[in-house]
Amino acid sequence: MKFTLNKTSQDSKARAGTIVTDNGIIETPIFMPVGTVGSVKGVYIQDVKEDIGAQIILGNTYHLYLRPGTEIIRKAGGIQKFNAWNKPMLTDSGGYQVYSLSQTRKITPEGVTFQSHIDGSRHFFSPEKVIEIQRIIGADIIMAFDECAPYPCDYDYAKKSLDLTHSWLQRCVNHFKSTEPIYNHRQFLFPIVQGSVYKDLRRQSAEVISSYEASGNAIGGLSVGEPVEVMYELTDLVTDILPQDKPRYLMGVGTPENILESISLGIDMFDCVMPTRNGRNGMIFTSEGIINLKNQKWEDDFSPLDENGTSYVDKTYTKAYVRHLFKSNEMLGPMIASNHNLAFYLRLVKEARKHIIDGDFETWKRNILPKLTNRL
RNA sequence: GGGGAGGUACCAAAGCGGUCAAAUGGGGCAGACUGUAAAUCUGUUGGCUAAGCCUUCGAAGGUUCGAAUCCUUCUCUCCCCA
Repeated sequence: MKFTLNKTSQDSKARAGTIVTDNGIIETPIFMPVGTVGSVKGVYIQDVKEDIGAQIILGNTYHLYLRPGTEIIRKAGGIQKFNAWNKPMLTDSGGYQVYSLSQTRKITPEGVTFQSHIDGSRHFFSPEKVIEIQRIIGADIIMAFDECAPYPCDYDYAKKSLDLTHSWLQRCVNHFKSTEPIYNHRQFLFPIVQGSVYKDLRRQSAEVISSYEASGNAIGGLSVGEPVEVMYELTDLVTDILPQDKPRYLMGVGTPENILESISLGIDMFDCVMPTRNGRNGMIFTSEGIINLKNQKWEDDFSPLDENGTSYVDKTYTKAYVRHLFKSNEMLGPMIASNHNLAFYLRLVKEARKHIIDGDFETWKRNILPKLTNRL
């Protein structure tokens, strides 16, 4: 994997770069649509590719391991073939499920025992096993197995959790180095900075992670409920330490505003369920502001979904019509909203990249921000 | 014409003497959602000068300290038989 920095801003840490993988090129900053079980929920892969213009999408180790299971994915020839995406993919390690499924799992130094959310069956994930599964899934970028600490989280827990994440990282790296890709493209392992909301822990973690000289580095454990200022402050602190010449991935972030602010702090890669999940629930991000399509005010608004949108759904459908679809529980409503939101996100980072290259990113950001947060 | 069942809030439907401004669904209105246990979840849904008060359970009378609940008449709907 090759990362080239094309341009760095003068007045912030924003950067424009290019990642080259065996399955394709990724121009950063980039937003990666989340496709947990191998599907970007409610959106045709053709549209993810062409209309939305995604360059890389996510999959999830825990979910794909449970269903359809590694053997099916191996037989399919890897996840990119299985879901017909055929382009770069990234798999999360299941570290986030350690957090979100906290009711049904048990953490030990050796690994995590999970209960499947599907049938309650028990499974064990170790760093080694997670690497093995990700080899079989076959994403271009794979993630280290970490513990995403909850928020709030006391210092002692955060410190122990961080030590655990670091020891798991060493085991992930060892196992990664001792195994080979199964398909005919290379894979790259990204370690993850943790440390909850504690600056010294974050600093320490960023240093440990940097020492691995990985192809790219991630920041996890943020946007789990802490105030956004805290998230920005910690991101800022961590990007000062992480290598300049490697892509930085802020996991699980965020709102359009979060993304632009984090780009200023030196982040190159993002993923978030927000455009798809909120889209499914009737919320769309538009060039004029945020719209809750279920609200009565759109009942007879026959203007395009987004006058300035780039997706074909934006001018094909009216707000009133998509509202009607939501009120009628038609699956087409969530599909259109998801398509729109993803296109909006991808266009946002594309514009950000353009303005970084043009040298006016901060000015552009200041001008566009009020519209991004405006509630219509 | 005879027999039976029933009319409760936007809809459906509980309630059958006080703890009922009235369960529960649905619908409506609004909010939430950040490495997806989510096409999900939460709040709210008679009025007001609002820890209280007022008007509501087909209509009108009545019994009772007290009625959506009991009685009388009227009215409307549905079902069965002719």
